[in-house]
Amino acid sequence: MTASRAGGPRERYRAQVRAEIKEAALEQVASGGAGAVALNGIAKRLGVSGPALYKYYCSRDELLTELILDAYADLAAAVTAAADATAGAPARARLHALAAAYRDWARAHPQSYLLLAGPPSPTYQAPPETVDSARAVLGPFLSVLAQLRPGPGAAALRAQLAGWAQTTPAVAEWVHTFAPDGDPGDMLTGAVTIWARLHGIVALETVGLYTGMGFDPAALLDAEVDALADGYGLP
Amino acid sequence: MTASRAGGPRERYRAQVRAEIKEAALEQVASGGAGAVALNGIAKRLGVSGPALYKYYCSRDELLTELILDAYADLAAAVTAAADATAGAPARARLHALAAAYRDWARAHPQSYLLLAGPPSPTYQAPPETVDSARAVLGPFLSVLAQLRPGPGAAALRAQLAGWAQTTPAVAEWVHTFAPDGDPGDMLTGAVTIWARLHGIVALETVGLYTGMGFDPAALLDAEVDALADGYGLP
DNA sequence: CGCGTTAGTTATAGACTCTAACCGGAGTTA
DNA sequence: TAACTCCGGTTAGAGTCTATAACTAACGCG
Repeated sequence: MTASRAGGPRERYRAQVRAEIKEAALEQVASGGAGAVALNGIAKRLGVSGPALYKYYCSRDELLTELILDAYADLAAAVTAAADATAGAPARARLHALAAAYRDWARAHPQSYLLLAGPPSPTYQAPPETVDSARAVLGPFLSVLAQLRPGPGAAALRAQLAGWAQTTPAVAEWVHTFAPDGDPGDMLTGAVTIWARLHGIVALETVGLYTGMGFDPAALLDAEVDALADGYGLP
Repeated sequence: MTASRAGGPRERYRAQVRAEIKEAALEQVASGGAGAVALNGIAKRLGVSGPALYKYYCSRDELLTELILDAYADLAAAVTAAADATAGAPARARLHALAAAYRDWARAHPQSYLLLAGPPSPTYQAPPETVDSARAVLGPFLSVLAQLRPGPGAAALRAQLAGWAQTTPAVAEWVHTFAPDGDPGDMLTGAVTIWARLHGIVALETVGLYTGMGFDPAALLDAEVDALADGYGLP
């Protein structure tokens, strides 16, 4: 038949080489951003010449998507770990911890974070999986926001998100798995809000737009988390 | 001597061609993002062949910086126009207007906004002027935030920014030109905060990470502006 | 009018993505 | 065990791009 057997040695070798390619590509990303990923360079690094890589990834963009999905998974794991580590703590403290974990991941892998923040090449078309992966990062935040009560200014947003959860069962289930009790509309509002605040702060910091402004991004992040907790009644 | 005279016809022709190059490059950005900017393509479009462009821009990166600076200036103009148009209105309404102007500009020129949001090429090194230009966008916001009183959660951030304004005369002057009365620490805190919130919302929307989530980014933006006004005491 | 600066040309080097055609060996199967 | 079949790897090459070098022609200035 076409493909070699599922657990066969051919398959395992293939998986290992794909991992090595990804590893080399990740180094290139770390050193020069998404644009620095060059199949030529990776091939040289692996002691293999040129087009051999196309046996493993049928295009550069496919390799980049894999990197993006991995980065999302890594970021989600970091946030999830923070959620687990603070399991019993009060909601506000947990939110601070999750936000710090998010920012710390971005500071540890700045170029990877930029990879998530924008399409890397003109030919690149983001596949729908990336949107799902991005959403996976939000999950742990939901579990921290069960007691959130958005204020009147967010009423319109809350209504829209509540409607989304009601009309889309998958969303309702997703919210339910992370926080069984708590209003979906409230929690989704909080998750989207903190996501946008986080991304704004971290993206500006990563790009370097804070340079020369005499403040610590961590202070801004703390202030924003507190502002959310204060404004939306998080204990 | 070396350069032709300041107002001479040579100089004017040169300026015009540079503008045409930038215009073509801007179209490429609009259609495919920063990575789609190709000197070859621009040359073809202008009916000129290849290396002629290097007489006008000594590298692709220099052209990109020019595009970035222009984009910042354009965005700043849009925000400034909104500030002027709402001169007498209450602070909260003005803040809503400025935020909407910011987002509208990004929606009108999504790829240009992405250009501001991240370094476009591996070789690209953002010159310090871009940081200054980015800061120019914040100016109009300062003039709207004179009555802002950040809460206790932002105390650390406020102190840092107040110190920055005190030790750096240029910053103090900058703040003073946009809002003669009002505490610099308070206003800078508000400006940085609203900047990060704006960028977070608009960047996620522009990249397309909200797709499939049943809410209108405008509702999120309104909620965030109201939350800032409520939390930090803006009338 | 003549000199020098400058806009434009072609040729070329170097890097990159990706396709095509072709070996050789390893895994699979009878 | 022997034959068959994929599959990983190779080289060659097309086509794209940035950027440099060397040269030509025209334009403006004094």
